[in-house]
Amino acid sequence: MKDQLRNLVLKAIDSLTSAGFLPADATVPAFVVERTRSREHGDFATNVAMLLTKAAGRKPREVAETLVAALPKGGLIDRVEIAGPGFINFFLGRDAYKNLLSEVFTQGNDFGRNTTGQGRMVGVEYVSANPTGPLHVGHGRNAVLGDCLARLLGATGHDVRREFYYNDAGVQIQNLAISVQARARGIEPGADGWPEAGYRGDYIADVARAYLSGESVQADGRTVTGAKDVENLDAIREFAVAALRHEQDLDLAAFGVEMDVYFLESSLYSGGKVEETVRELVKHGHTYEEGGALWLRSTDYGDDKDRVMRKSDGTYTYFVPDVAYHLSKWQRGYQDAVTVLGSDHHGTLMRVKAGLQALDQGIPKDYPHYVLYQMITVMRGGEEVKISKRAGSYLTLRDLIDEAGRDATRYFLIARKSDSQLVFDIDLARSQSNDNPVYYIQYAHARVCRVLEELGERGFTYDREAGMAAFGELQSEHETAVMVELARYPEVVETAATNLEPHLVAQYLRELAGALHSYYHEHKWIVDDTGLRNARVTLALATRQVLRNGLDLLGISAPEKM
RNA sequence: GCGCCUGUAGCUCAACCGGAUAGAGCAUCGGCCUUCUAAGCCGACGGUUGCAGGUUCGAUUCCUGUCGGGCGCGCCA
Repeated sequence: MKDQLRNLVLKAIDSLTSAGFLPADATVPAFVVERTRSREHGDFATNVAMLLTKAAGRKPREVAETLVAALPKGGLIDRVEIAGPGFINFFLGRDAYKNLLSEVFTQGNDFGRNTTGQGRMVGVEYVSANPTGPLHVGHGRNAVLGDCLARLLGATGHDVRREFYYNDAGVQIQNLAISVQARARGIEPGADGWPEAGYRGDYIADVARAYLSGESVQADGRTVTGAKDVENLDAIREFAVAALRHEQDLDLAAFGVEMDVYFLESSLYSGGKVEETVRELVKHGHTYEEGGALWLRSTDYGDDKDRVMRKSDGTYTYFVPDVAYHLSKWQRGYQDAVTVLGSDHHGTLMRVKAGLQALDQGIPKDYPHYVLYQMITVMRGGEEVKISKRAGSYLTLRDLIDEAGRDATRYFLIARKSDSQLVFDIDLARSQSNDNPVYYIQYAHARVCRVLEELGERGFTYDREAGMAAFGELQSEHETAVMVELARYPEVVETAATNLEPHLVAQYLRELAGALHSYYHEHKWIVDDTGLRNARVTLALATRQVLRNGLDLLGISAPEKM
């Protein structure tokens, strides 16, 4: 709808230009066509007249009048008004919404999807938790963000690959192995011989036990069996990584999160990708040696200081494999890359981007696109729950899902803009009550289902043809409000995908559900008048479809009964 | 000290990359179930958008300064 109006305005501008009202060399200003806040201002408004005042040398309202006169007549627009400082307000006719409803039904689950992505291949990297412990709340926010972004990008015509990257060979993993080994030897955290920085959680003991009893675990397509040998640190490491990866996969599965690719950091070394990256950086002259170390001249790309790539002991700093990893994304054909990352890592962004630019391979400047999220404060019983991995006091994602349910947990973690800190109130999320906003949306869906059931129980048969034929009878403000919300859905999907802001969908669904609940209370849907009854049920069914589609984008279920 | 994020109703948060009278939920108060699910609806209360300037027809949005919060600033990851 928005685009159609935009084109009409562009045509009007053209005709004003050819009529000499606007100078021929005037550039078309960056005007917007947007939803109005209030019904009094119609459905859409544009600010174009105010932006043309200078070029036209007239007052805004004068420009607006001329422009309106030049607008092509007919179509979806019922009438046009000029208001305020020079806004042009568009009022859509009922036919516009009737067409919309038809689209909802013909497109069904695809309603709201678009093809603007044109099949571009985009890699969405998320979770990427190192296998040193269970996933916690922060990983949950990461997971649901990435998952919803992937769904959104898929819904907008992108060829999405979901990717999980993890470090399976570094210092942290060594620390993990040593911790498991200590447990295998029967050493308790804090006791004599317990490693200084060891992981103290009980899950370490579980892994040690499984290793000693020779259990097998599966992860990332391989099976590892516990070698039972306490002295074999390599075997312990391999087993521990697989065991914890397996646990993470179980958690992610319970959370409704799936991956296409698991990418191991060690493969970057074994596959020569790290060496290749360094070689390319040196070759293109963006490095220098100093003090026995190899430096990247990242200040050439906006960093505030140059960074060491290869330490004087010959090993690489952590961001080098990160650059190599993102290079591999580019080489694997990801035209766009989205990386979901906790904001505590934002310091590395500049480095990785600088490294990618310094490769001189034509990688876009905004590659990858980072979606940062702020930390989560968890509240329980009015008090903050402290999370510390090493100490072992740990609120896991699994705990949350068990307590609050998958849907509520997902909703709470996705309903806020990612770059604002959020307070996760466990008591609220787990409450099976009306305090819990996710139920509000699901209830709207279940409500429509129930009414449909009731319709049959009363001996009526739903007839969409009849409903569409009587569509013009839906004139109340509540009905209009529902239609307007339905019309917004495709716009919300597009905006959310473009801006990488899935919270907009969550926000939207609440508003759509609200419009439906109000409608339900103000008007009986099952009435004796056949046309009106079918028309109202048609509107309700269209809403149910959109609620489903939106909930699906968030990975939240749409129950038929509650 | 420098960099990034952030500051909106008592609380948790929105506000469509400059638009019209800043919106929801929770909390508080008052109404609505002999009528399709009350996990719901309607109403009231609640704001100098941290503060001070600037840019322009117009600022929660952009710029500068300032105050408060979070995070990051290593040849750690």
